[in-house]
Amino acid sequence: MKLSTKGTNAMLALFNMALIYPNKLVSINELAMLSNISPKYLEQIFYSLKRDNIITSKRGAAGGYSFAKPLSRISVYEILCSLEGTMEPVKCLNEVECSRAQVCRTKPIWNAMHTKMIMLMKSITLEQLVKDYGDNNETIN
Amino acid sequence: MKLSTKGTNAMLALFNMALIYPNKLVSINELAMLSNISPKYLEQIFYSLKRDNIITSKRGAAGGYSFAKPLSRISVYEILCSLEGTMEPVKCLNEVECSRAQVCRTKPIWNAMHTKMIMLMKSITLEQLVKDYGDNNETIN
DNA sequence: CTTAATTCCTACTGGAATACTAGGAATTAT
DNA sequence: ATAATTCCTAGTATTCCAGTAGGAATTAAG
Repeated sequence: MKLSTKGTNAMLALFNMALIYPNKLVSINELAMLSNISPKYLEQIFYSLKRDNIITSKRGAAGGYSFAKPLSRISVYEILCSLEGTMEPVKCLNEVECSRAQVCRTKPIWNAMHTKMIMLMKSITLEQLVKDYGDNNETIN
Repeated sequence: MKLSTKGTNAMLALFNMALIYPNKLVSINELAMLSNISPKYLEQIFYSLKRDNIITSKRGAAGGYSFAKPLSRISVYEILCSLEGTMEPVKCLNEVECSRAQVCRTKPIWNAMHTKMIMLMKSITLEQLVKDYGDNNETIN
């Protein structure tokens, strides 16, 4: 029941990005240094985030990344899903029909857990995080 | 962010046990057959559950397992913790001091998630599960 | 007192997932 | 042209987890 380090590092990097470069382009190298993450690793993380339309990019020299939409519309849920695939506590939840479906009585538990977790994670946006925890300009590493 | 199969199988087996043998001793072999789990695997699961005082046992011929306390006092949280160690979404939550502690601003997010998940899982007991989903005598497999 | 049934405990193995690295193609500002 | 950057795929190494194995200890029953 642990998050992947990709997920948590994505949060770390995006928080710093929201804090310091909310409206500027920032390169992988710069943000990686700032967040104490290997540039190559962060690159891979940003590859997913871009695919899922959380960030956009400009290629070439003086290129970089920026947010694809307002911080108020980027939730923790969206970020984590991009890196983890889905946030379901058991695989069977999104299967149309699992082999035990007819008799499974534990599924409702996992379903309830999933629903509450999603609600919570959707309710936390990058904007809110910056407001709550970004009051000085120290970055996370 | 997935539960281990040990955790979900523990739930499965304990649910069946609560349903059919609430006050009797039941052997690993019988319960394993019923729940469609390998006996040796279930044995290992029950080893943890016993260590954490969720079930007790009687050794020797005609021995077996039974609950260590009333079903109303056995929560999903307790069961899962026994198998998964802890339910924290990131390792650092229970560390006295993680290397990033001074500057980490994402920790509050994981903390909030953790708290809500615990609340939910603590609120679901085996007693409640049997009441809600155990109305006929079919076992789970 | 022997046997069979059972829990108890530790260790092992194979496979899957994850963390992280590598390398080079494509793009673009200067 | 060159340097800086994103883009994309593939690879490796490690860690974790599922599941197995084997035998010691205990106990009921004949």
